[in-house]
Amino acid sequence: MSQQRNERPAGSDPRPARSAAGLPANGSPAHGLSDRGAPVSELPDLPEATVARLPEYLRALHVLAEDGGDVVSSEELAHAAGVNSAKLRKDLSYLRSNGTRGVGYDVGQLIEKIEHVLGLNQHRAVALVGVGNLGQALAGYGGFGSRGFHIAALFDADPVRVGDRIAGLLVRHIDDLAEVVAVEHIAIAVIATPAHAAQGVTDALVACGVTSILNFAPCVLSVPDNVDVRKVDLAIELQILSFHEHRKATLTALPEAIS
Amino acid sequence: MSQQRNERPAGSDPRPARSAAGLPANGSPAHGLSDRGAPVSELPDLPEATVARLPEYLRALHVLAEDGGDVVSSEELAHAAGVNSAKLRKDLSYLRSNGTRGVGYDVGQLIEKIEHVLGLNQHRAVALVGVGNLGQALAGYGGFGSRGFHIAALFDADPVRVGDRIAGLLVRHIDDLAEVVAVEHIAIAVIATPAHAAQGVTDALVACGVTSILNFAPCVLSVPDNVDVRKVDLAIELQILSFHEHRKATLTALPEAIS
DNA sequence: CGCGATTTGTGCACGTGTTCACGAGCGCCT
DNA sequence: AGGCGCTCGTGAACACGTGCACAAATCGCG
Repeated sequence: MSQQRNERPAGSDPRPARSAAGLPANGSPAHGLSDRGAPVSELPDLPEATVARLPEYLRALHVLAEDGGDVVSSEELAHAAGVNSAKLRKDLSYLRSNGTRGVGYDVGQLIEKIEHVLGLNQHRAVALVGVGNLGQALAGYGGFGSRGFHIAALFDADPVRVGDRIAGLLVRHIDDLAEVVAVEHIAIAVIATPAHAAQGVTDALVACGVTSILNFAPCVLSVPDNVDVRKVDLAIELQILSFHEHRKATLTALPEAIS
Repeated sequence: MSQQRNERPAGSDPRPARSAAGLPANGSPAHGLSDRGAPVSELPDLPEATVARLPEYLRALHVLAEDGGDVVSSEELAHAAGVNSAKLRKDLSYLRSNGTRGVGYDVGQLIEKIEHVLGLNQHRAVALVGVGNLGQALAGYGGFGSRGFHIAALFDADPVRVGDRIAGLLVRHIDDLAEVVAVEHIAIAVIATPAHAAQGVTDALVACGVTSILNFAPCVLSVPDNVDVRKVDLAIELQILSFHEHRKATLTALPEAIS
């Protein structure tokens, strides 16, 4: 854990932890039923790249389920999720695959399994800090409930905003953080504050016991090792696109002298 | 290009294109001045992982520049950007490094170089499609101008919204897309529509000549090979955090029987 | 009941990305 | 001027992720 975890196309993702949690880290086969699947109730391991794709599979599966399909082939599902079918099969094999050869995967069963792995059985309570431009939009975004989350509380440091109601939720002062986090059993928080306030908010969240943070502020957050941070930065995404745009432009400008 | 490009911790990123643009793909040394740096005016190649980190370096550099520093060591900058210092040095080496051994990097010079590589010299015009909850927040977000972009036009399909002014910008009907894109020289678009409308909007954008898309709608977009798509999905980010949360919970619940 | 069509599961080779560790160059101080 | 300490640049080893290609397994049909 620790540090920003996004690293869009990372290859390994630092992750010095993992052994810090009690796993002996002896060269276990990692994937595929090592001896028996029984003793270990949960998955022994799961590549980070796979974890990042599971939500996409889940979304695609929900769409398929609504259209009435009850089984999918890896090819279909892979196409719907925008990935290679071999990759999809390998990803699903990490979850003790339940596909049927010659047939495909049972949609309902697969949905349930992925939701279980992602820990989405319980609707998780999320705190949203910073009710500015972006924060209000996130608070008003309805797509959370259907995907395993609900925003349980809104916070802001600006006294003018405290007391407002946004999407039916009361905006509370940041000083009430500890109390509300404890009462609502909040473990995940979203930071939508200006950059200069983000580290302070982070420290407060961590002190309250929050262990997962989604950061929209354009800055690096430093957190203890047991806290996960993911970052979403609009401008960075655009700049990456800009690079490719720039490259495409310079390439097409060249005389395409091949052979 | 082609397909969704995010793949948070991807290892390679499909990328069947690249040869589709005219590069012979002969095993060029890729990094580091092959013979002379002169003949090739632009960078010959650049790992995707590096490209994704350059914007973060750029942001950190701007902060350092404001604090008055005129040189940075790789260690300092790496810390500010939240990465390993060796990784940072290697990344910068791809840009024909301009660091001075024993001293560090010239902040101003490095900023200029990265901005050049990312194609941020020209302020790029961006179209924003979908002026709902999220779209309005994005339109109102002020952090664009300072980072190389400006929103040049807003579009929506809802006649009720067309004609509104948001952050000083007129909301136009999606049917005017082609005209405006041509006039404003727009190459990058942001999609903030509901999922069911996203593919249609994408097709329209591609038809107008847009070649880079940032997609906030929770769905996979299919586009031709020469178009880049990056995806940002709130719920997916939260679900990834949920997984780690889930795993942390089950791990600490186990008796930490080591040795 | 057996065969063929079909689709999963996965071993293996390859490409990409990360990290360490150390040589090369630069500035400063004596 | 010469040496010394500091920092960049990078080769090489390693870890991770991907995709092909094929064996194993299952269903349906004659």
